[in-house]
Amino acid sequence: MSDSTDQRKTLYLIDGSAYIYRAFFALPTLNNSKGLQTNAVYGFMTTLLKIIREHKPDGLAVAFDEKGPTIRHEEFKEYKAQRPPMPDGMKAQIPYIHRVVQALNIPAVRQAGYEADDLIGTLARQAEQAGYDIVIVTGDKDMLQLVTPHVRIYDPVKDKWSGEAECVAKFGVEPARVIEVMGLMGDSSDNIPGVKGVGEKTAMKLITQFGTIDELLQRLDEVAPARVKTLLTEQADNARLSRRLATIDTQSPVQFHPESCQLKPPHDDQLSDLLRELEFTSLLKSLQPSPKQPEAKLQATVIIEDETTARRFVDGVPKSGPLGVHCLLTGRPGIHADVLGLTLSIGEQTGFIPIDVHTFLRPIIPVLHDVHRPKIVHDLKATLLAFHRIGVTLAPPYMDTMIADYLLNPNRRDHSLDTIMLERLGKRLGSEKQEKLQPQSLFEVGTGSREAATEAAAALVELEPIMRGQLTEQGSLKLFTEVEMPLVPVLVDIERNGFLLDVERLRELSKELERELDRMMETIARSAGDEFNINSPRQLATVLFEKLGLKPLRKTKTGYSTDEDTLTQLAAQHELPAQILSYRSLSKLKSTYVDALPELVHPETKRLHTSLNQTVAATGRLSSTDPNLQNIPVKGDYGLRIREAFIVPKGHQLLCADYSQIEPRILAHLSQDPRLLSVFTRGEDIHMATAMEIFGLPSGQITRDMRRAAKTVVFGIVYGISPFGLSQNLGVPQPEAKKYIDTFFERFPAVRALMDRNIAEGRENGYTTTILGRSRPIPELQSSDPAQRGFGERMAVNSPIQGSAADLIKVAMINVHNTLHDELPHVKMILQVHDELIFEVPDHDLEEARRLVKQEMEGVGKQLGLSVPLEVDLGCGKNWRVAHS
DNA sequence: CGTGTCGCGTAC
DNA sequence: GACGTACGCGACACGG
Repeated sequence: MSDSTDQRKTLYLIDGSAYIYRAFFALPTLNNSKGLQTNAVYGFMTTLLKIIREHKPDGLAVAFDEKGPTIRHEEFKEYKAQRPPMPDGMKAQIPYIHRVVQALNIPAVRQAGYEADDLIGTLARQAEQAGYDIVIVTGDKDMLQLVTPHVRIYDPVKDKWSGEAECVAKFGVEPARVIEVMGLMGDSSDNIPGVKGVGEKTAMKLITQFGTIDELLQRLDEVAPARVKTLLTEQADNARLSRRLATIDTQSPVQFHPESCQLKPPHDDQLSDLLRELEFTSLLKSLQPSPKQPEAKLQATVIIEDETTARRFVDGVPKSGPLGVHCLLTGRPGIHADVLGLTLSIGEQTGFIPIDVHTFLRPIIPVLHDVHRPKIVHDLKATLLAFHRIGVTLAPPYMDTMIADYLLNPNRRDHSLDTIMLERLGKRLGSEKQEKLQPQSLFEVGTGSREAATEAAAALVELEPIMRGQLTEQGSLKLFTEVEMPLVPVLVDIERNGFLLDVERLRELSKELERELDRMMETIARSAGDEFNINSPRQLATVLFEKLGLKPLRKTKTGYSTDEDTLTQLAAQHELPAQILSYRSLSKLKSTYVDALPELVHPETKRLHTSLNQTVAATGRLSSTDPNLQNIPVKGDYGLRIREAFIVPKGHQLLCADYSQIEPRILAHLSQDPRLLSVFTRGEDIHMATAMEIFGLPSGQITRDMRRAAKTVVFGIVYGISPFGLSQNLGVPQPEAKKYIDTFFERFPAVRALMDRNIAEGRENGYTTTILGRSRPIPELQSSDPAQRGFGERMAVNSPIQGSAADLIKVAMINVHNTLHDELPHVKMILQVHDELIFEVPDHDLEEARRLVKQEMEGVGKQLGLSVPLEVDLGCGKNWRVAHS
């Protein structure tokens, strides 16, 4: 990046008025002993000081709104008319704010008839001309219109940096066109009308297509939806006016003077007087010069900034021992993250490699490739993904402290390094430094991040023996080193491979659903006698139970339930519930899948790159996010059509391999129930067999419904069943459901024994375990609350089964991955969905891939000593609908 | 105006 | 209250 290396000075322009408001409303009331409210002054001042302290700008100016009407009020008397007048408590603080700025020796800019935005815009343009990089400090998204390669936006409250990319993310267009989008969509906070009926989405679409409002208004004939066209015709003037109102004036009468903006020391006397008057004692203290506190760790840090320092670092590295590797990444997830810096720690030594990692890395590579040296990393998958982007590989063996902590505490959601350090080392990174570990962009990498990354890498080396010991004690070290760690590179490959999506197909489907939903909305309005928001359970409940007087069946925490089950039952009384049901299912599919998925297609690879999380599900399963590809619909006409959009490139086939009945098989193995074992050993149909046992009938007399009921019973067993739950699920009376369960346990007594054993062990040990020794604490079992205990018991039944299934498929993934790497390197694993693996296969590899995948997946049963064979069903085709077996 | 919670619904 | 594990949508309430 040329920007980071050239010598442009940095000017910070602060939207003062915005921070006065923000501080006033955000902070609790604060008064000095004279009764003066001081929270806005305090908040404003700490923000300002924080920016100076942490960003060390070369220049700084604060802009304020000046009271009185502006040019925008002349154009449009309603401008900002909805804003309540400034509260007295804030008004009184304004003079003090100005004194703060004065005492800090910072130029304040204000100009009658102009708003702070305009002054900032003008100064930014002038300073840019004068060769500065400008940072506009504001939380106001309108300011994105000022962004250029040398002007970016910083929001200190959210610690968020914005440039062109963020502008495009927010408005869908580059900065120069922000005003066009705003002109159409308006801005409620400033009371800019925009075009009523045109929202964010439509505005973006129109401007992307036409470029400007003027162009759009001239080519109205080309606007597709008639409704939008009418709105634009009727409100053309509004659009033009709103565009003018939204435009920040970069020609306002202020002048940028570099020397006056230069950061100068504060007027100490003025400042201390003011702070005493405001009674800001803590600030007063902190402004006193504090003694330097050298940190031992930092002195040992080598800053690696060229090949020589890199070589020197490597020469000092002991020949063996674990290597702590901590990567500074941008906050974006998965394959989108960028490497901003790298810290290596070994023995007593740490080395920090700043932004241009790859250029200084050459001498370090042998260390990273040393297969005898454990690499200690926090969030290995993210690190490997980021390394891939800069063409670096990190060789095993690995220890991922995040995953280690997950195995040790699977019920927790927080596996941050900070928490791990606090618990194991009794120290932490500190909140400020924690933020620094995930800078949003390379602009943020400064000394703070360097310190944080250094401490993190050093901590990793310290953590390694401790966590290894804890895993050993727990009995999960083998699971960790032989399953979870080798799985990481497999997940990396899956995420990098991605799933090809037929975006066009979904766009068409979206339009179709749109029309269908519109039609249904009308029907529903007729049935209900009024229009209402069908997506709102509350409004729906009002319509159903108050307006139409239907009898509510169940209550939720906040009102009457309108879930699928309820509506299905209500359907007997009125036509509306059934209409709602079909509306809901379509609306769900449209918003969650059809419209959302195309947005997540990677612009370069054109694929969906899900993130497969290894430290979320307490049972040991993986989870999938951004997008969640583990809950893509599989039922219904529209659901199947969504699956049709998951495709493969020309010359390829999608191969789906799923374990048949994996959970009942595990149930058989764990319980050693003779009947169950024999069903699977003989390769019989499990649901047919259980139906025969439950109903006491020969196979010829088992109806579809009986088989279905038996299937539900087996599912229920796996989940820790109750007669109530089963009766709900089957739609049979509770006594009937109880009979099924009782009979099942009579016929499969060892299953009952397994459940009892799981619960008893869970209670005595405090945790349950899986085939591979994955444990999960179930504290609910100790609860005095019977409901909580019941919940605990169901978890104690389910976790070993679900968790063992997770163990099996993880081993399968590793084995399949290895085999494919050796035998069929062109076959890509692209997804795991709990009991199935999905591959993208070149046509000519298909037969061999089918054979190897099946062999490897089924082989896991033998490998782990399962008492029943594993069976894998294969399916293939051009899309997920047909390939899904 | 953004954040967190709720109700709901999708998957296995 | 009531059957396990996830993720994510839209609506809504809340504290900015």
